[in-house]
Amino acid sequence: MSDTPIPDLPRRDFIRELVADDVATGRFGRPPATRFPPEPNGFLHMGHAKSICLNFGIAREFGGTCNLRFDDTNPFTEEMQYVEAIKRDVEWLGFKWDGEFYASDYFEQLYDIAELLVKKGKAYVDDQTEEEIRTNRGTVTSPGTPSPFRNRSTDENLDLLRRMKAGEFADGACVLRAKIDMAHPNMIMRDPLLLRIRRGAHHYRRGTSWHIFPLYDFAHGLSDAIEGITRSLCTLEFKDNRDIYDWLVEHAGFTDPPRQIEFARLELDYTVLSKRKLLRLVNEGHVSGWDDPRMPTIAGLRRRGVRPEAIRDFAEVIGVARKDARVEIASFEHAVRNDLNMEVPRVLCVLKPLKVVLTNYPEGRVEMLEAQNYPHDVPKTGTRQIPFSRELYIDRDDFMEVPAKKFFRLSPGSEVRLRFGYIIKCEELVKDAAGNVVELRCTYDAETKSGGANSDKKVKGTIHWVSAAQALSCEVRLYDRLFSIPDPDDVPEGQDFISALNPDSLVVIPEAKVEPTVGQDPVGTRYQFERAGYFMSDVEDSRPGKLVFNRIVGLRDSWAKEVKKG
RNA sequence: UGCCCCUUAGCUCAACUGGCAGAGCGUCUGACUCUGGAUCAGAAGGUUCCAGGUUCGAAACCUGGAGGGGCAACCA
Repeated sequence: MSDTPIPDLPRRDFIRELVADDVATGRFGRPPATRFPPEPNGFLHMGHAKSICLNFGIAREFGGTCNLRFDDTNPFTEEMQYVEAIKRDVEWLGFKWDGEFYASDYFEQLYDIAELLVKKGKAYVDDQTEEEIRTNRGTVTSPGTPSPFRNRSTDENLDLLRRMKAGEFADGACVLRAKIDMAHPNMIMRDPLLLRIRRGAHHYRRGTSWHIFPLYDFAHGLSDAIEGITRSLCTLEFKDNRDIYDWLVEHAGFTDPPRQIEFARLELDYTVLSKRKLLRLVNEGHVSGWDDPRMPTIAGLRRRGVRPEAIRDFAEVIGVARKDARVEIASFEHAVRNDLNMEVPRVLCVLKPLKVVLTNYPEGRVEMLEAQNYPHDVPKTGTRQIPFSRELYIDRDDFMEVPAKKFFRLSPGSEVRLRFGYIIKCEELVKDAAGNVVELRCTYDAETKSGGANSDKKVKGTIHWVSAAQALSCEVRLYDRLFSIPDPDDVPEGQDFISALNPDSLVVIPEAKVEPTVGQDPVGTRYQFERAGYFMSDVEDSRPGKLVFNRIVGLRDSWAKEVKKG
């Protein structure tokens, strides 16, 4: 080991720096406290995964706590099914929250703070219409104009606020606003709205008994303060909201308040990370649901076969910064392969079957060949027996009637090794009436059996295969990126991200052929189909008699590069 | 023409309070040989947006400029 000093605490990014400083200086007088605050109005996606890994990771690394808090202040969009999905996803990612809280449980406390602010002359009830409020806020370059109701007496404000709470007013009749500065350079500080009336709304946890709902700015920082959060981590677009966050926490009387830190949200190539857009994909039927394997949702990735380890590794690699970060999808795919490479067994599956008959192999004979479950460089062991016989299937792509340069697989007269088996030679083609190759007639070299005494004969290529009689038919779903361009929002004027959808994001192969050894494996088993990619049997649709596999991710494709080079 | 943030390798991003500019991906080269679409190793690649300034020393601090982004929902 070198003599490099080992830091007491992890210091990987600017946020962990700050937290480490908090710990070192005892700034908060308690262990770091973070929270993950989703609104239960949709499923969690990769962007949330980044935030989850950050918030829970910091708590874990620094011996602090991390709460799961549902920011459920909008009765129109929130549902119990989403809180259940969110909890499932966080757990699946490998994190356990300390406290499980709901902003809707704080409505009473928030109301008390509202009264407090009114009494301090820091808030007032405004009767202006929504339109008037918007207009009077001014613009980024011109100051707003104060509401005619801005200077109501404390008693009048209090009376009005209580009647708002009692449900005496219709939606939109009035709102509670903070009294700050209508000329503030930060638009958010121009008397921001605190409470709005939703008298008829049905809140999924509060029913219809509660009539006034806090807005994000009013609920968020105060919820953090109530829970004793030390560092409130959020994305960059909330930077301007930090002023109102601090203002409210201070005027509500919290000493030792939480501090907001902003970091860049994740943007991933060839997909969208916005609950609003993902909701549209679901509602308009462009995908089969929130857990469609093409979705960048946690549920979608899980269904596809990605492991939580890969997502955590990916979050680690991309890090956190103060600058918007568009990450290449290749980087994510790399993390997925990296994880699966060391974990999953190899099997042989022929995606596009082409029949091969070994003319010099005895009819009716079946021999079992020993196949390694892991390659030499993966520290796992295990073998299995796979049947070999006169009639086989190989992949159509492993044969070229007129071989391209550097094509080392099968072509008329060429030799190739069958993985774990023999070297075969292509002697003859069988074509249909249209001239398509429908069968290859080959001979095998009995001396070249894999692992045998004379198996050291060299050939340039090794291909995968299955024995025709014993192979299992299966459906294979080849998933690809959901959008055909890196930034789905970068479309011509008048179009939106829907027009950038990749029409080939799902290609179904109804009848692929897989070796029989996978027949007894439970659904949800992951494999590498050698030379094809990583796959998992679909947890919803796969059954013993009808296997269905999802492609998690392909292998790194250097043959495609070779083809491109010509 | 307000406030705030950002600009570092081909790409995406790091670099604690100023101290020899790093990583991943990609690219190229090599190794292995029963995954030649796996894996492993190595290499190339930089005027740190521009112009000044402070400093023994600047990617970092100051001034000015250019380019990109966020903010004017009774969403979060």
